[in-house]
Amino acid sequence: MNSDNWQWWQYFLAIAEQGSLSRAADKLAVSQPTLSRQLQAMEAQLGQPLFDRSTQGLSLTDFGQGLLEECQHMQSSAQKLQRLATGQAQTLSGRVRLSANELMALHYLPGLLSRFMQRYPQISLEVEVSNHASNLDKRDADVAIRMFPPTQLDVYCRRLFDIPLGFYASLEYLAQQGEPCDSQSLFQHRILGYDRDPQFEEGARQLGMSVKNEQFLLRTDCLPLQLELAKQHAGIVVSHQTLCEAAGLIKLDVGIELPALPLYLVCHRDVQHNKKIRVLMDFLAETLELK
Amino acid sequence: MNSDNWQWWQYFLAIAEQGSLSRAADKLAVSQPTLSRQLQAMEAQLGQPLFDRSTQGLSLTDFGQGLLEECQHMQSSAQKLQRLATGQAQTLSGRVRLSANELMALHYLPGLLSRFMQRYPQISLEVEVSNHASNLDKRDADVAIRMFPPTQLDVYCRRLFDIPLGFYASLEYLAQQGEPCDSQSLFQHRILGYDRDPQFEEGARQLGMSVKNEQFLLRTDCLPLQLELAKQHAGIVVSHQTLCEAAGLIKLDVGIELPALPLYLVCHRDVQHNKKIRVLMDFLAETLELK
DNA sequence: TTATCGCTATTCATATTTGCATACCCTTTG
DNA sequence: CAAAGGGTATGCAAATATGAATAGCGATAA
Repeated sequence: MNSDNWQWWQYFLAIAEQGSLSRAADKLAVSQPTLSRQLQAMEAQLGQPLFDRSTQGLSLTDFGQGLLEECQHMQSSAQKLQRLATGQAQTLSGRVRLSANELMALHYLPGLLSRFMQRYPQISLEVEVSNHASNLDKRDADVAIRMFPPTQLDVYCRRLFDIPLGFYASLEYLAQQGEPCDSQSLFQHRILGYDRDPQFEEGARQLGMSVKNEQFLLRTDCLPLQLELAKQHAGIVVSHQTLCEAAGLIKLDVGIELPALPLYLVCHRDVQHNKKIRVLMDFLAETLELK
Repeated sequence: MNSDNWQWWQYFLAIAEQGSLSRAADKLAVSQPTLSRQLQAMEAQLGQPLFDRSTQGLSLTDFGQGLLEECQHMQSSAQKLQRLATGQAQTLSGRVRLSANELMALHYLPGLLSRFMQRYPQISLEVEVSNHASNLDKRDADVAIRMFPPTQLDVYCRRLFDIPLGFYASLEYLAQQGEPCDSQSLFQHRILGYDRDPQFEEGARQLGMSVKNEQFLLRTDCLPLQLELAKQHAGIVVSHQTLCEAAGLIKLDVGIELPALPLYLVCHRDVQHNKKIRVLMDFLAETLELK
């Protein structure tokens, strides 16, 4: 009875989640033929197929479906084990994954991380630049810089300062288009909007205004690009005060009080005592304050 | 980050439980060098040792200790998965493990199992003969014949008939030693007792008598041997009525009312709908009744 | 003290597993 | 309708992991 091969369950779950051998193979860092054959062996051992094959991928049979849930429990144990294992690491060498959004990554981090690497030359940093919150459970990232409070219970969270926001435009833009003085005139202007990201709509809704992404003529979810566009006189941007002023943009007083963005540093509770992670968080907290 | 190798955790747990690479290797059906190297790789990946090595085996470091519990959770998921997987098997081929004590195995099963195999030639039977209850969780056995009610909640249990017990001795023994007529005179005789198994003491206690294994001069936990000894005139045995009578032993009336042994057929709830297991239990239930 | 026993680590030939290349199939798209 | 793009399965050479044998170590026992 050799079916107690834990690796098989890992394979099974990856295939079930990805819906295809190729994608699962990618994720598991093995080749597709290997996965194909391991799955065959597994099914042979169990005596019945786990998946229905098609040319578009694999879908769970009822039999496989019945195993999925428990296998996910098994996975969460595996993930927890990984976190526990890394959580106890007390060396200042090895890898740490940091997740941040594009604006943070491009405008705040470069100088900081450069200094960090000089101070801790044995630590190898991986920075994931992404607009969506990375999954700390799955260790997609060890540390994340977030602009919103944590929703999970099992994260260790440090709240840093607030980032003041404002409406900004370039001198040249204002010379050409005139300066809006209230919210009425503001919406006559070219405001740089978001593409698919609902955060702008959501923020406006909290201020009691109804705004749709579609209202705006120039839209992108890439915040550094928004900022760059504003510098190139493309329109009015809502962005970090310090960044905009450093870029020579002019603050517009349109009578709308924008809330400040709260800045959080988070990691999973299981890894909060990991020395590397602790050191990175401390460093970021310290040096971000000074910015 | 390739430490999400579920097999490693399986290895880790086996080593931790066995306390030695050699024993763990046995259990996992791999070789000891393989395990040694896999563990080295795992520890290298984690950056610190999981075990302290000595010439007597391995013992968990604090680090490893911190991982043990979650790893056991992972194991119980793996075991549950195995049960779920086998539980849905609807074929009448493959292996089924049956557990029974020695007396059942030697005096009841041979004929039955022989007929069972003729009726279901594709099913391969493994019989574990053991006096202690095998672990249905770990799939040490699929079906167990028990003389005591189940204590776990997650077992499927069928109660069969009761097996009447009695005091028996051979004609020749009685001719030599005389026949006891009450509990007083009974204890003057050579009664075949148990070695380490407390079931006799326990049974006597429930009848309101105080009995110690040490009182008896000829002791063994092997029930078929007790029976055989009685046949060879070695003493008085407490055993199944039908078996003793079939062996030509004489029932002694000593005024003690022995309780009958309840007979149970059990399997894990997760596998109760497995066709092979169902068929075996049905067959055993039917044919044991007729004995 | 010496011999023995059980354990881990290492060497090396081998066998298994792997990945590349590819065949083949189906669906989608131009 | 043809071609492209996704998918899985398979043949085969090469890399990888494996196990038998063995060295080496410390504890226990005689």
